[in-house]
Amino acid sequence: MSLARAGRPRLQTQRRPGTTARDEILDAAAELFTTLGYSATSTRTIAELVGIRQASLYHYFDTKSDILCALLSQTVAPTLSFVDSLLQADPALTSVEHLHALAAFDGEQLLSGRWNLGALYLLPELREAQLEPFWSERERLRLHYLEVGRAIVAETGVHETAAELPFRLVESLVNIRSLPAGAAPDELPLHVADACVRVLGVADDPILSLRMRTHEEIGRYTAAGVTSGP
Amino acid sequence: MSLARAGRPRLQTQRRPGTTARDEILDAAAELFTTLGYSATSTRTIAELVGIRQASLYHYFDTKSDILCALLSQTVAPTLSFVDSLLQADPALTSVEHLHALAAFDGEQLLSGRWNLGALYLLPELREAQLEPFWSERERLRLHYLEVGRAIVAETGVHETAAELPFRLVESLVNIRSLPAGAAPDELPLHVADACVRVLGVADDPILSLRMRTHEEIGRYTAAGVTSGP
DNA sequence: ATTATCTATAGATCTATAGATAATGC
DNA sequence: ATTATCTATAGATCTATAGATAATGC
Repeated sequence: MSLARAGRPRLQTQRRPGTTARDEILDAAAELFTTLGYSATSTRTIAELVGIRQASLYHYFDTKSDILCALLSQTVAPTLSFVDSLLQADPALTSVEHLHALAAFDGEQLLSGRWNLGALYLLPELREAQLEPFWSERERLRLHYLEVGRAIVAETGVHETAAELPFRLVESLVNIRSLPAGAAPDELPLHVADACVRVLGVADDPILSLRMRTHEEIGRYTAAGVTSGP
Repeated sequence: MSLARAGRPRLQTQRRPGTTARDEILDAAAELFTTLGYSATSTRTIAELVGIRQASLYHYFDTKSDILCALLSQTVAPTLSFVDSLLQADPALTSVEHLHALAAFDGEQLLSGRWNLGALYLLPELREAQLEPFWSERERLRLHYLEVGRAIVAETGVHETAAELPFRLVESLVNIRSLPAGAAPDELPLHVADACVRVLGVADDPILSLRMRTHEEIGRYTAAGVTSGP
């Protein structure tokens, strides 16, 4: 049993987290794609951050675009499966409870990774051909937010346009560079979840009990063996 | 008096709006930068959209980045000068009136151009060296939203974190590709302005009178001879 | 033998410059 | 003479492929 692996040794020692070279590459690419954008990131720069030669990337990925796809596939799926678990809750959740729990989980998800992969969906060059499957997953999530939002404004009497806003609020977590003053980082998703229901006209009084319900649902979900982290 | 201008004729006839070649170039670049991103847009593609040769761009701009700067300078300035006019209003505005009018104007501004230049601020490659002046203008605007937001949550008792959200909500107009169902396009900024105050805990009842005050302030501003359009 | 890396490079861009050309304006 | 365009191209990338090399594993 030896620590070294088969293959010619690298010129530089490992500098990126990850148990496999593939994970090291994904970590470096995630940093660069989210901070510089996709087109502005060259394969050479990714390799440099990993500490290998540019051509060595191609042992793990056929194209630069394949690296992006691998990153995108980690983003929306956990939240979509959390939605499923919310729909199966017994006793059934009210629309407001549902939205609150969803927003808190989704926000948590966006902030939990080392890099903010949600930001990739804001890159315009990403609206291209072969990335279609990822966009349609994301679109499913957006439409779900919208549907729940509509149910809520139908009760509160707030104008229908507002139903679009919760998804936007959660998505806007993505733009956070430095965390706002006066907020514990782990509380932020909850505050955004509060804001999501408030913007749809729900009064502030019941929010404490909402939070308890949210906590309960997320606990039930993670206890079911599905990990919420990256 | 002739319609033709000095200089060798183009191979193709004009196909972009604009009274000068410079404006044609800016219009094409705005379309491409906002839909593909900056790095993913080549000077060749810009020239093709205008109907001139790639090298001809350099008669009007020294570098590709100068084209971007010219576009950015059109974005934040009008809203900042509207803020000034709001601060001079007599009788003085309440914080809630101020935020509502600001959000409505800013949203209107973002949606009024042929291309959504606000989206340029979401491009990560834009956080670079020489673009600093544009970011700091934008940062001034963000901090102003924040300050007004703080004044409002101090009254309503909503958690301080929420003070960050109005700027985000308005900014999120930027991501709109297809307008939401059930909203007249010209009403959208008003709905977002409503949402901005609601998310800070302001009850819905006084919103009608808020809208009147907003209308009044925007009218006063444009009557003062400053144009709000691009 | 298999694997993971390396070196070297082809071919396709991409930005920017140099200098020619074809109009108008005086 | 001045201007706005054109053609041609230099030099710097950038992605991806080919094939050599230096480890481990059997």
